[in-house]
Amino acid sequence: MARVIPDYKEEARTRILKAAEGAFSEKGYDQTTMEEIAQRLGVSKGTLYLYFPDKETLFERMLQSVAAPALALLARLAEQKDVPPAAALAALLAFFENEVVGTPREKVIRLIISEGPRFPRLAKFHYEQVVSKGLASLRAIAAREKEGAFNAGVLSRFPQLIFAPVVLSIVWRSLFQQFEPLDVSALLKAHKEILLHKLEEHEP
Amino acid sequence: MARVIPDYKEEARTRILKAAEGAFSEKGYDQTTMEEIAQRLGVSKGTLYLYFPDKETLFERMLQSVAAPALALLARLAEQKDVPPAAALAALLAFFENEVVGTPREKVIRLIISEGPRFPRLAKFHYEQVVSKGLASLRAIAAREKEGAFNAGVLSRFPQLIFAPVVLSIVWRSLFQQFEPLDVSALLKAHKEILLHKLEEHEP
Amino acid sequence: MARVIPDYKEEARTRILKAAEGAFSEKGYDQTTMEEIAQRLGVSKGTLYLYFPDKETLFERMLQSVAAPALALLARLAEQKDVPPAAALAALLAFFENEVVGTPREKVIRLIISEGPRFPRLAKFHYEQVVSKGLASLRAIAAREKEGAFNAGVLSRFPQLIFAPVVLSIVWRSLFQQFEPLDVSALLKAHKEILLHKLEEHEP
Amino acid sequence: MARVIPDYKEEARTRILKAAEGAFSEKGYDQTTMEEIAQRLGVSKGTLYLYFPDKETLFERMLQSVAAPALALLARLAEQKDVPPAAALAALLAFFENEVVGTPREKVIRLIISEGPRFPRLAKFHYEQVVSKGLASLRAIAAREKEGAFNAGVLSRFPQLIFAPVVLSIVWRSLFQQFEPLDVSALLKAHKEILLHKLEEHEP
DNA sequence: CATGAATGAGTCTTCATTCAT
DNA sequence: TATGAATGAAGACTCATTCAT
Repeated sequence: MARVIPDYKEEARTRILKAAEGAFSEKGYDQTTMEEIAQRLGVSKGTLYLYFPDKETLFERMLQSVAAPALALLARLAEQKDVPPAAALAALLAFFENEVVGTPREKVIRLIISEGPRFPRLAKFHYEQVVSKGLASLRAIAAREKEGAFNAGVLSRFPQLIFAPVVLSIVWRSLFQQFEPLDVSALLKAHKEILLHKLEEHEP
Repeated sequence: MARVIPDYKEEARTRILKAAEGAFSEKGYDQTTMEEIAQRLGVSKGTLYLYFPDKETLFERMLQSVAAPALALLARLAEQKDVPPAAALAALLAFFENEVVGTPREKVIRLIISEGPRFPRLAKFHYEQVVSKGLASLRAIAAREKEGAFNAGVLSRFPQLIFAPVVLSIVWRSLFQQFEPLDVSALLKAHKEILLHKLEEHEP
Repeated sequence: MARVIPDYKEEARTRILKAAEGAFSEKGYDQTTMEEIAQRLGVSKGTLYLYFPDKETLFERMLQSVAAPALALLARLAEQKDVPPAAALAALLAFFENEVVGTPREKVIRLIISEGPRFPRLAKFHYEQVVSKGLASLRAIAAREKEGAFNAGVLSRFPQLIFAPVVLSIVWRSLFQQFEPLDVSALLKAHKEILLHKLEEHEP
Repeated sequence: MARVIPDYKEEARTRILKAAEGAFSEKGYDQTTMEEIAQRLGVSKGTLYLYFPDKETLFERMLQSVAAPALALLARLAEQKDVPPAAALAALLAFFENEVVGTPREKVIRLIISEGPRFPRLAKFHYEQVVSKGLASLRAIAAREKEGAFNAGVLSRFPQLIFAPVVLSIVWRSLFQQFEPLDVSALLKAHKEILLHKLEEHEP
């Protein structure tokens, strides 16, 4: 209904963010030039400054824009109170496996890991908007576990242990994938087995 | 006996590597200037080029030099075939807790994680010299477990799961320590409990 | 009768010139952007180019437009042949004191002084249209003095000496007003006393 | 005796300041590029930054360096308490006529007049180091006049009136010299005559 | 061996100007 | 007539690297 025209500018912003995502993901913040981002779009450097005041802001806005979908997932996870914890856990890891590994999102998370320390606002934003909320969700899931099917007490104190293999996968793939490919799917399955005490039941 | 004089040069190289470690650890590769490294040593920029052909090489050599002690540890771990797996695991994590967290080593590992993808030789070196050997050691430890005290099968296929929380700790601390401090010691204790099936036995 | 429609355009031109005057006066030629002038008017940059071919022309036209009132004054001065020279002198300096100091006109004159050398056409225009006419008027005034009430011979050769304190006041105020305010009124009174040989008669 | 070596760097600084003086004098601050200054010296742009942190600092340092000789003159003037006021006045104007008009110094003073308002530190420096001291000297000179040979009371209150024609000369020459050359020497002579009440005694 | 002065390619950023709508 | 998105040339500044001393 409202604001039919603004979509135009908004679309341009989005295209720039997309191009920036590609460029920054491939080369990191310092090695990416505004020139390169502009070239990917077929526009001039000056155009970028029509939409973002400087390189740093473009970088941060891009990372924030990519985080939005993750926030949505976390919100959904937190709401579904009826889902059994083991299933919630499986859903979370499945999301990572299917929607992150091997997709642009993986590189963006890498980027946050790599450049975060140099961009305080960036780390703060992702802590507040993504990580702390995710942690809360995981704690809620762990706390719902009553049957001892897994280590509820330990995990609700350290929900980080649930996604530690996720972080490891991203780091591993970015560094060593070419030397020793990591079967993330199998790794996460093994991780679940450990968390759920399913001992020694491997695939054939 | 041989090469008595070169020790002099070697000492200078070592001092440069130390200064480089400090500088790169604090600011990352791009944000560190040769000037800063030289200043830390009280020498001129030109001097650095007497010992290393360029910035990139200095960076890689520095990271390799720091890896040496880790290699020694891994070698020792691999040799002590009589140590019970659980104890070996404990020793490994204790080493990380005491000798890495909060020390310069932690920053260096961060550096490898951050800059690795941009320096193929660097990632290759660390994979071949450190990671693959470490993995082999972990596999050996896991394989020695016969009593089912922990998930030997799973862990010997994915020894990465053993140090996933280690990687997570480093990444967490570099990004979110100021927002939510991580008690690495407790985290690793919890991790061990899960790996060893010690259910629900927390400290008071 | 003729050109009824163009008045519309003319009005727009005038508004642009006014905005340009404000902007250029505050920041000087180089530091003023077309964007700023447009913003003061609430129009787009492009609109400015509908009325003036480029920044330089806009600048010169603005300064010429501001000179018009001064021309009128000079014309009046030259005409009033019956006014005693001392009174004409007083009128001139009073005009400066009341209509220039502390008004936008002061800044415009500053602007001509500052930027003149870089805009040959500008200096030429003001010399021909304002300065040379003013000089002629002053010469005429000085020449009318027969009674030796002041230095007619000297001043008709160098009428510049009459307004030298005026120039000084403008320059002083633009540079040093904040460090040592200049009482322009008293300064000009002193100037007149010297020109008129009124020795040592100060205000109480 | 001391510091034989530092002269080298100091000389380089001085050469840069000289080149900067030439460039800035000709084109003003904004229109002068670091590239141009470097080219005048036959060095690269980077070299300039070895000696001055940025363009603005180079500009201000240059203007301060040029002001030094003026300071020396003012100091001398202030000391010579035995010189008759009229002679001191003559000396001052002669200095301006011979050492400023038609020399690079004239352009530098122009520069201060033009760019001063945009460089607060600059105006402050010249007020404190040059203008206020000059004013004090002029006041002292005027105050010494006991014989009424000139308007001591008026001039000690407004010593600015003494050098108003000096300022006018600089401004005039920079703007209108090509249209109507100003005979500064004669102008200043006329100025002295007015100040000294020497009526109607022109050169033959 | 060591210095440090010099370089110049590279990067971000600005802004007058154009032009399709 | 007016817009405002887009341009691209230009400029300040940085820094890895070189080399004469």
